[in-house]
Amino acid sequence: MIQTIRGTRDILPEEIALWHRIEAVASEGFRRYGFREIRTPIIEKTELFSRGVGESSDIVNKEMYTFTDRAREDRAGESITLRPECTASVVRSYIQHRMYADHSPGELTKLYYIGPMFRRERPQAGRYRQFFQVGAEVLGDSDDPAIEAEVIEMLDWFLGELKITDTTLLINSVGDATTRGDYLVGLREAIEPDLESYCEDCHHRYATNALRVFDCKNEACRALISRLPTITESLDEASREHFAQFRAHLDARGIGYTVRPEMVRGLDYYTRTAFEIVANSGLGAQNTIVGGGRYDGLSETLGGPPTKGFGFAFGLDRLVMALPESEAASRRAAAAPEIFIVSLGDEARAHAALVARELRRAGIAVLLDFSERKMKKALALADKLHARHALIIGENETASRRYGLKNLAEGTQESLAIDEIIAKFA
RNA sequence: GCGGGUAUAGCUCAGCUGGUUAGAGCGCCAGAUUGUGGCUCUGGAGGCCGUGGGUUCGAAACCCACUACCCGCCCCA
Repeated sequence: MIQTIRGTRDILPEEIALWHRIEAVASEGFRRYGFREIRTPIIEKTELFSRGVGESSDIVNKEMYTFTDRAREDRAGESITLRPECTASVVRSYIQHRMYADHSPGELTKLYYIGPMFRRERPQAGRYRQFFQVGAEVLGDSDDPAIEAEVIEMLDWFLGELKITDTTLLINSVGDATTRGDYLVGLREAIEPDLESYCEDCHHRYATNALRVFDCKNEACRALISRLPTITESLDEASREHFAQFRAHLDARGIGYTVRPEMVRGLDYYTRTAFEIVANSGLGAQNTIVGGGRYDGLSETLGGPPTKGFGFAFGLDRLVMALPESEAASRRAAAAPEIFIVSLGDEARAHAALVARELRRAGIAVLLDFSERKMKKALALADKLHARHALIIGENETASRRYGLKNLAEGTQESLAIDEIIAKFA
């Protein structure tokens, strides 16, 4: 049996209704907040991610699906990669299409996307190799922290609309590139004297990304970590002020948050504001549902003009898991047929097809039964498919052009002509 | 890349320390007389017990290898 590749999966019809629900809420939110959709390719030149996301990140180091495109044998193959995230692609598109060219000062380009991303990592709960993300980016020459608060306000509305309420907003400022660099040097100097006392993982982190030691769960390390300087107290004046304003904007909106000075993000491009929204229950070890932050300078890294950027992405796979069951059940019911047509005999069946066409043209969801089965079995099938009504068409009905419309939940039935049925569903 | 767990019917799972015809619930099919579903009752179909090897008189069970899936670590969009 041929089955799905590791880390990929089929999203079956029973689950699709939930995805549609989330997508509908998202696009409505984006509409209200002035975001327009963009669709970028799922493959890009590898260079886009190695430059944009960063050579030192784990994504680029070991988690990308990279291939060589051998379209022409007389040329060296080009390295292409299945996109591991979409921010770099959106910024690439922003530059490529010169979206900034007609901007007036302070004008913003607000874009959102939805689609599959790929990461070559070992799958676990809520983490797949092909995963789906919805994300948005605000690009322009303004880094006003009010922009950040507004985006989070939108996410807040969004999660509320989906009845996902048991969440926590975590925020931090990682400073600009210079302060972050200086801080990293200082952090390593602070760790070094006690390096022997840290665990093996932390030795690795010390060598690659010292900020990560803050995530260590090892008891012995925790005590040492609590004495290390945090990036918050090392921020330059401008970043400190930016962060204070950001918090003030959240406060003004009544949005609660927790400052996590040790929270760092895995991508190299983040500057200043970083945030996550985590689910407090129900998702196991992979409980981050939204992650985002500011990335001033990414455009320049990709060869574009000086640009400020702020954005986020959330994982649809996890969001679907976090949806409450009540939400799930009502969505599934909405996908059921409105009318299941039960026809008895060849003549009636032929006529039923014409009736079905009329009803469908009138906008009604109709299911035809093509098999010859007894009415008893046909009604049982209608019931199993959660049809709300059965329309019974036999010899008598075919002759009289009046059909038996049965409400399957109530058990009531009435004899109606086709126009009357259509009027009933209008 | 590392660690742990699991693999038996379409699905969810039992199967005690090896013992001969491998079970349950749900689902599926048929019936409880004529053109009226759900509930109930009766009957039925359906399984190289993940794959390969080994131990044994005998293996779904024990051992080894492989594969797949799940959970976690690393890392995290």
